[in-house]
Amino acid sequence: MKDQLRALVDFALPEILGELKLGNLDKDRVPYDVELPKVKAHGDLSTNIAFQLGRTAKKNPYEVAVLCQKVLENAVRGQKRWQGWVQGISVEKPGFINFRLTESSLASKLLDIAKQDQNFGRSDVGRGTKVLIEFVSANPTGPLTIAHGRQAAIGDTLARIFKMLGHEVHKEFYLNDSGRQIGLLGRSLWARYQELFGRKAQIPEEGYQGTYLVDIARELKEKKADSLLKVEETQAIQEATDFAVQSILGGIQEDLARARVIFDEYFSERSLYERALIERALEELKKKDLCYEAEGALWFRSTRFGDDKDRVLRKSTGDYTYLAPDIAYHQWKFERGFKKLVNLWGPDHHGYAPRLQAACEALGHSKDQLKILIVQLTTLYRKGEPVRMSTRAGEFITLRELMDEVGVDAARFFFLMRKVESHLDFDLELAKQKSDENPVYYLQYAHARISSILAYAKQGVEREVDFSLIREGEALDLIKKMLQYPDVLKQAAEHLEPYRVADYLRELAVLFHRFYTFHRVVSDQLPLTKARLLLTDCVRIVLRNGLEILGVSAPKKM
RNA sequence: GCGCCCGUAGCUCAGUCGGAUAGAGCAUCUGCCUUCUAAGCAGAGGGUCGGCCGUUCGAAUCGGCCCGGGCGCACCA
Repeated sequence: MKDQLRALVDFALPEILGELKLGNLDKDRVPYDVELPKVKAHGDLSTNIAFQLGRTAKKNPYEVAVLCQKVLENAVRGQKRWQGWVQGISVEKPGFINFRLTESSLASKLLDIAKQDQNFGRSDVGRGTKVLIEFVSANPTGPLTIAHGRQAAIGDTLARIFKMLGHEVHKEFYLNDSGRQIGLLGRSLWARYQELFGRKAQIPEEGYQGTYLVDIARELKEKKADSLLKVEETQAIQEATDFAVQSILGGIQEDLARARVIFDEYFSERSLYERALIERALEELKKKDLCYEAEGALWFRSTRFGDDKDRVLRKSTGDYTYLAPDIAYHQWKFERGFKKLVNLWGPDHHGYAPRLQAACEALGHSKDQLKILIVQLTTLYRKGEPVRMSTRAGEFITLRELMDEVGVDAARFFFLMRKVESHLDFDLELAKQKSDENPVYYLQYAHARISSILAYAKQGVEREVDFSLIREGEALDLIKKMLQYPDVLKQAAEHLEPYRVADYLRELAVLFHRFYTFHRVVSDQLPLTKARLLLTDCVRIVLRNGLEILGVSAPKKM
């Protein structure tokens, strides 16, 4: 719709510039917007071009608008392709030019939606761009929390959006399978394991107290009996560590699968060491003279790229900091051909972003090739009271428990319905409620209602219908809304904001419910029934496609 | 102290690169089921867009200063 108007304005632009005596102005460089008026009375489409031209021509925007109106009207009259499309052009107060489209041209757009079906919304704006989305990346030291759950829902939905726009998308989970935390995990499990044999064992200071390790210890005992007690302790700890990681990762993958999140790759941190990628990355930095030794440590000159202070890469103990493998990892991402990297992180890492971005720049990539999205935390509420949680004491509600309680659909939808960087209040009672207060059910109900109508009609949906029978305001509003769907996906991708899709679907559902209460779809007037069935089916298509993007089911019955 | 985010209706939040009368949902109140799902619809009330100054045809949006809230400032991960 917008593109069509843009074409019309561009067509008329040379003449308008001539009239304004701006003929020397490059017509491709006039900045103007085409938008949908907020107030319905202002028509179907609108442009602000008169303001832009008024500024350069030093003329009153209203006068410019009137002039544009005349030229545009002539263009519409004289050109066949516009005649059936534009019904009228008007000018409003400060200088807006508004367009009203013909009903039949709107209604006939239903054909496009019906034909494209599950491809409606698809485009190729991202063709040829490889995108890597890294998210969740939880340490395999415990079950996934609701914070991970939100990241999972957001990252996965972003991936689905990018795919619809033609990007080649890779979903990756960075697996921290080496380092201090993993060591602590192994020793904690070792302690739990020994307890099962009546030995007195101490969970290390800062170790993992959570009772889930008791369960894993039981599994370990079942598999290995008492064999770990008979070997050297270092070997026993190594075995316990591997077992713990494998077991916990298995649980993580199960939870993610249930949340409908399937990763393309679990990228092992250990493999960075095995492939000597860290040394290579550091060599490259050294070659560019971006490293120096001081106080026994190796430093990265991140301040050259806008960071507050230089950062240590290798400690005086000889161990790498977390930054070194991370730099190697991101370099490796680029080397695999990805042009666009998106990372989802928790708010506790937000201070870490500048130094990683500095590193990417240092390695010759542009700063905006790496987008770091900080996913804000979620607070659970039960009966208006926040649910207290403490990770350290091992008391938290896991993603699994959340899904058990409210279901996957509600969990995903709630995680997605706010802006990524906004704190999320998650009301457990509301998410469980099967009522009008629950936004998930509202959407799903619209889909179920449509399915029910289509079943009741006992006749297939035909595409050859009399479009002139679709003329009610409620129907035309619905069509206009549906036609926005491809744009919504593009904007959600551009701004990395999946909530826009959720919001849009709610608006679409509102319009459908309204149409439904005012107009019968199935009646004894056959041509009208056919036209409305097509309309209804198109709403079903858009709702289903949108819910698919969110990873929420589209039930036929409720 | 420095840096980042936030402040919009009673509550939770939208508000597209600066646009027209600032919008939803929940909550409150009033109506609507003999016909395709009332898990629905229609309507009402509710606002100093934290404050002040500036930029311009036009500011919730951009800039500056202040007030209030959150977070980050490791040879931790």
